[in-house]
Amino acid sequence: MSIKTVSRVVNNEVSVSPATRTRVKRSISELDYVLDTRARALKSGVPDAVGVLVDTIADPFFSSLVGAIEDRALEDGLSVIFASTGFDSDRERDQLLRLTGQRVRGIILAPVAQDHSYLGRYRSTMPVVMIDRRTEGFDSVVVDDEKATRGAIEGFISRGHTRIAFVGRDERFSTVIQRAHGYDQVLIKHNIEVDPAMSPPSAAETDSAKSVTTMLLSLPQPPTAIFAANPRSGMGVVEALHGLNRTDVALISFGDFSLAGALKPGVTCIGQDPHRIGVAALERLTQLMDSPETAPEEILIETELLQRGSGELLPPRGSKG
Amino acid sequence: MSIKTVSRVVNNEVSVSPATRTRVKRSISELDYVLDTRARALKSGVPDAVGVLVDTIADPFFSSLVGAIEDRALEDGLSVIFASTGFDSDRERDQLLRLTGQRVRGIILAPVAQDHSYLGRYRSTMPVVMIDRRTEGFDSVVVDDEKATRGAIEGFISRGHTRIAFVGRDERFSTVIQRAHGYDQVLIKHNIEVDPAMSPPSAAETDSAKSVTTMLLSLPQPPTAIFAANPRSGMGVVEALHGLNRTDVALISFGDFSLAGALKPGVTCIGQDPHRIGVAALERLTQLMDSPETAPEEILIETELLQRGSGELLPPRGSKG
DNA sequence: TTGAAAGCGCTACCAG
DNA sequence: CTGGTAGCGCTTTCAA
Repeated sequence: MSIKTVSRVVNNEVSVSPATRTRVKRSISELDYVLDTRARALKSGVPDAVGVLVDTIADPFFSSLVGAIEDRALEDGLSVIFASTGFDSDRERDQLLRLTGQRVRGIILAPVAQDHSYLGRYRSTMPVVMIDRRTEGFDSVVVDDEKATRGAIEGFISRGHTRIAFVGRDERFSTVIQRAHGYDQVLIKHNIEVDPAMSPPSAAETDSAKSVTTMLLSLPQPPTAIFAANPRSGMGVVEALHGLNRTDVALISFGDFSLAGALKPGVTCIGQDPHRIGVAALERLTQLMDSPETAPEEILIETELLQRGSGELLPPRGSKG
Repeated sequence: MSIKTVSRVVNNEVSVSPATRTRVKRSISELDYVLDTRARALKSGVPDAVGVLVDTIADPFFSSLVGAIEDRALEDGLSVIFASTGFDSDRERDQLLRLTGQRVRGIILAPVAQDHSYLGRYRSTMPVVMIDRRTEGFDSVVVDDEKATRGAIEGFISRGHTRIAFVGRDERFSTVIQRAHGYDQVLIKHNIEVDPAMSPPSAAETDSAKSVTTMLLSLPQPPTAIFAANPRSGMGVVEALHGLNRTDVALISFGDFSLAGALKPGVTCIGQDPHRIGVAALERLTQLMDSPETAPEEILIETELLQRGSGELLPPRGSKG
């Protein structure tokens, strides 16, 4: 019984006599033998893991996403090597190099850095699919930030709002920039003044959203509706609104968050399905692993407006508009 | 310039002349050479990854935990191979075998199955540290569920509550069983009847907690205080309480959740710090990797009562008690 | 300071 | 149906 025969049994190859097969299998379980998949990958040249690199796993959006990727990867017998960038370009680069060193089969990345040209040399053997944010020249799985935002703002306007604030205008996130752009577009289209005071620059984080909201409501002409640029901002706006007993102010948040439906009124959110995004990214990655020469593609995942009450509030009577 | 010299440069070994070193480094960057860490691990026998296996990454507790582990692992130059059990014993076993096949250096596991004896053979080379739930014969990093719960229930009683409900009594989770045990203990100690109607068995999930709460409040003698067995239950109780406008009912939830502080009243939670748990687990794992023969240890992480209002509510006047 | 050779555990290729 | 041999990319040991 040679080493090669064992290999054949382990890989379920056909040309092994039933008797030998049984004998090998018995030894395997007696010895608790476990095949070393790294050595297999080293020899065969086909890695058995994919790398996933996101901002931070503490973000519910990304944690759901990673969960979906893992489930899908398991079906293909792939392991998931997880890493995070912490929003830091240098760290992103380090992590990318580490993943390269692990010879992962491909990488799913939420990009932070602007320039990913240094990935070029590896892309033929190790494809990269961007998620959440697109990058020129790479495949990406994203949602239409601008369009979804336009829809939300149009909704406000159709209900009579004209003082509409945008909270969380954070220039560091390309997604947020696009959402802000959508917001601007719609106001202009409806001949509503784009008042900078209504969309002050600020970090798209819970705390700053909270203070920005408080500030907005103390303005001489406060907003009657607020659009939150991302879930963290949304939660901050909620905290402020509830703290000030101003739940009469309309609110739509980009990105769902837990308990959004439990609040009164329920918080209307633009939902992006992390599960679909994750699965689409991994499937695209699999395609690229099979045919690396495919031209980069942008895969759009539909968003859904989760109407729960806060987004459907009308402006108070007598408010200008 | 031999392959060995390159190896020396890559590993920052001393015995290389500066000139050679420079020359090698230049070639490395010109060729975009990246060391294959799998091959290195194969040869050296020292794996460069740890495995993390939790229920589901979608749970904020675990996602924070995994994030903390990853940060800490990065400091040691370790990669994190992530996997989830989905609460399923068979899947747990499969995943564990997969991680073994990857020859990870050690595993951090939130155990689901009762019997982990099949890990025995590997433990000498691949230590295992349990998190969240303890397992006989294994190292574990946990919180004192019973004690923390006792403290919360004592708090209710000291404020005059006698009708105290326990929502989310789910026999599948050993942690929840211990919390329920702590609850029982305190009631008995204070000669309060342990009414089964006040702690009905149910899944420790948001939806069932919501319906159980609704049911409890419709009882002839409804509870004046509720203890939620875990964050998901806590959110369910919140949804019910807010839906029924019964925010006068006191509530303490085991495990913090987002927006808990934004609600009115803020939800008092027993906070368990996922960051500390994760770091402690990885550090213990590192110890075990160095000295595998150490006797199993139980590491207790302190909890913190986050008083935000809901846990400090008094029973209504005239309520019996 | 540098290099040659062996071998980690596996599979591809070719023989028997 | 079964087995030997070579070699994946690296490090270790010993020698120059």
